[in-house]
Amino acid sequence: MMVTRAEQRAHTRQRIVEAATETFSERGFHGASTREIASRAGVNQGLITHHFGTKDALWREAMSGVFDALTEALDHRRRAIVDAPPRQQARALTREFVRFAAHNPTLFRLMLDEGKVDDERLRWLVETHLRPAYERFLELGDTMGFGGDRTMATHYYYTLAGAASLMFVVGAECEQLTGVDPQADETIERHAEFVARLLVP
Amino acid sequence: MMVTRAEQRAHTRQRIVEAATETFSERGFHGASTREIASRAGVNQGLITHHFGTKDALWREAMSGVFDALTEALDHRRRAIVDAPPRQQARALTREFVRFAAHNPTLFRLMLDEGKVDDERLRWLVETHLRPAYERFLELGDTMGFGGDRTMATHYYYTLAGAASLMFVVGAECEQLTGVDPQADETIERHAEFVARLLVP
DNA sequence: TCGTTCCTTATTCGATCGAACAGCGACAAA
DNA sequence: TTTGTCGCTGTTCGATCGAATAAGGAACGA
Repeated sequence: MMVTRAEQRAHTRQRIVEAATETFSERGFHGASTREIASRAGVNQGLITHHFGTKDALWREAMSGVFDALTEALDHRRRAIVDAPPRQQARALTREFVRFAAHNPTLFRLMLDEGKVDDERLRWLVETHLRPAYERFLELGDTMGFGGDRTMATHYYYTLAGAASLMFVVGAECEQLTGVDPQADETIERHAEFVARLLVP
Repeated sequence: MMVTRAEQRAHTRQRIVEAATETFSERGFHGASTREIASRAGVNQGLITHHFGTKDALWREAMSGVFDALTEALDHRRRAIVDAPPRQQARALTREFVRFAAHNPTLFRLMLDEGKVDDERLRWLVETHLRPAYERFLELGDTMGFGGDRTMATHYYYTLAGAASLMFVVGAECEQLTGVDPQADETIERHAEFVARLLVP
């Protein structure tokens, strides 16, 4: 099988970004080492410097990857239900958001790690990815039921995000504490239905 | 002012535990260094080894401190409303839980940092502090409205905890993204009312 | 008052961190 | 075929990590 240099380069970069996403989400930015990331990706540690320059730049690549996945998942669902009644749309989007949180807890873990302290990484994250996503959320105001009140939209937003994601973010704890496997399909669907009915009455 | 050795010792230990709680909650277990903890506490780094032995032991002291504060806050509120009707009790406890999350985001940050990976610290946390707290939560089943169904109680638990805490856990992000100050008294009360009405209909 | 206890400081250790750098070897342009 | 580009490896650097250790020095029991 023939592989061009450009293909090899892209493949290696992707492997590193995937390993970085996992590692950053598990250990946080400070706790993740470039050596562990390289080890998970099966490459030399020097490659990270070569491809991304700094640990910060690699982290930004990882964040962009998970946010692109979220945008794609929600847009896909939204196109599929564009003709449904508003409340049905709202519930379907909420369920899809819960499913995404279940299958991609990494995004929420990364957000939770960075949202605590006001530093350069948080500013980049807000301006580059979070604000566009939040503006799209605000556009759903009438559909979701919180209207044009930006203050109440804030409470609604963090309530929804927290309710949808926590169970999957602390998956290991959930399983050990309650015996419920948060990654089981029936658990995910049950939580999606629970949160959708709660937030879209 | 005269200070005995025992008082001095207790005071120093408390200062270190408080600094450790802050630092662990901001940077996670791996990201927090004993040197930064010592610096915030205004003491020498060697003192941490002397008083607590290892970084792990200091972390356990910090966790015990915040869990004791949570238990005390909820018990205090519960005693004050023991004669009220069930739904009113449920809402009052929910509001108190939101207020505690707002004033003690450290507990939730520490939980979020440790609940991701199944390791020795998580097992200690579940058996020592989390399971007793969860059992007390389950006893509220009839009052809160999820009855004796342990599976639905799980979904209810993580929905409540996530909804109540996220806004304050990522306080820096919330302020930068939405302009809402999550530490303002009116914000806290608004969120408490919002979550209480949502989860206790 | 004297010797002991023990809280605290200062120093040091091996390990590990992010990053830089020189060189290797395969591929592509000429 | 020659020459240069480029993905990649191996090694090394100074900084910082958690932890151990010896010594200082004030509060103690006698």
